[in-house]
Amino acid sequence: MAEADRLSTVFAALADPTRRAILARLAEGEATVTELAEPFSMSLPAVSRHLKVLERARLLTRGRSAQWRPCRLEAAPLADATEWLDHYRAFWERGFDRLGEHLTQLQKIRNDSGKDTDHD
Amino acid sequence: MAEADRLSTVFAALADPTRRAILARLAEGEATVTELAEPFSMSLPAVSRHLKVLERARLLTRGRSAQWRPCRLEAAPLADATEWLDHYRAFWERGFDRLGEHLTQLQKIRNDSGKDTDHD
DNA sequence: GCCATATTGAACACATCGGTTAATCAGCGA
DNA sequence: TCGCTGATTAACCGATGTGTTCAATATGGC
Repeated sequence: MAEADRLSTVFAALADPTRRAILARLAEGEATVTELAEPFSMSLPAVSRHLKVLERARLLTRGRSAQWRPCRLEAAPLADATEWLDHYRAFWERGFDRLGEHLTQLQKIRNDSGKDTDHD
Repeated sequence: MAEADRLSTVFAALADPTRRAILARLAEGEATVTELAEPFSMSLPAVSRHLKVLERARLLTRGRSAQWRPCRLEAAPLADATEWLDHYRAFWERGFDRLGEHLTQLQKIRNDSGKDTDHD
């Protein structure tokens, strides 16, 4: 994906526990690459790549301070992800989550007989 | 990743426009595989595999009705994703560069998400 | 200029992803 | 039973992801 759509890039960036942990750490404040790498048992280049993934997803910006490259969380793209997810909030808020409703198997959810569901 | 953590699986499943489109279609009601495949210019097996990815992420359940396998959106895992993202909402809502007073509130993120974020 | 530290790049290995086509399984109906 | 339709599996391919190690680059201090 040379330059796939932003949402896919953001979701893909979040689909890794190491990167999510990095974001969590970054939520506490700026950090350098070595600081971010410390909790993990992987090489520095590996962390550097994770940071690049986050950077490409616009979840991270970096400065330059001497030979350090302080990383900072840029949470704006997460809003896009949340926005997409919010579109489906109605599903789990209204209890369509298969919590013991095996009975209505042939019942079409969308069969709006009297509920008028389309107004989101 | 034979059975990686759920959040990663969910985010990875969402990191594909085809799969997101499938979920969007499914939000309108149950659909069979061929119905889901129709809007896309790809083979049926390809769609079948996308469905399997969604199924493994618990975003989809399937029934059996004659030779059809009706697919149904299972939105509960999306709530987990939203929950994770919500921890960072303060960042994009306030748009601050440095952080100070929010740290105490964000501190609990580590406690809550420690079960799925960093390991290995 | 030279060295130390921080970070990145290059080359490599290996697994997974996302697509294809062809073959196969599963259920319905004559 | 046979044949049709819906859907999955198998085998294969190229591209990408994630890790490694070793080398290169960038910056500051001597």
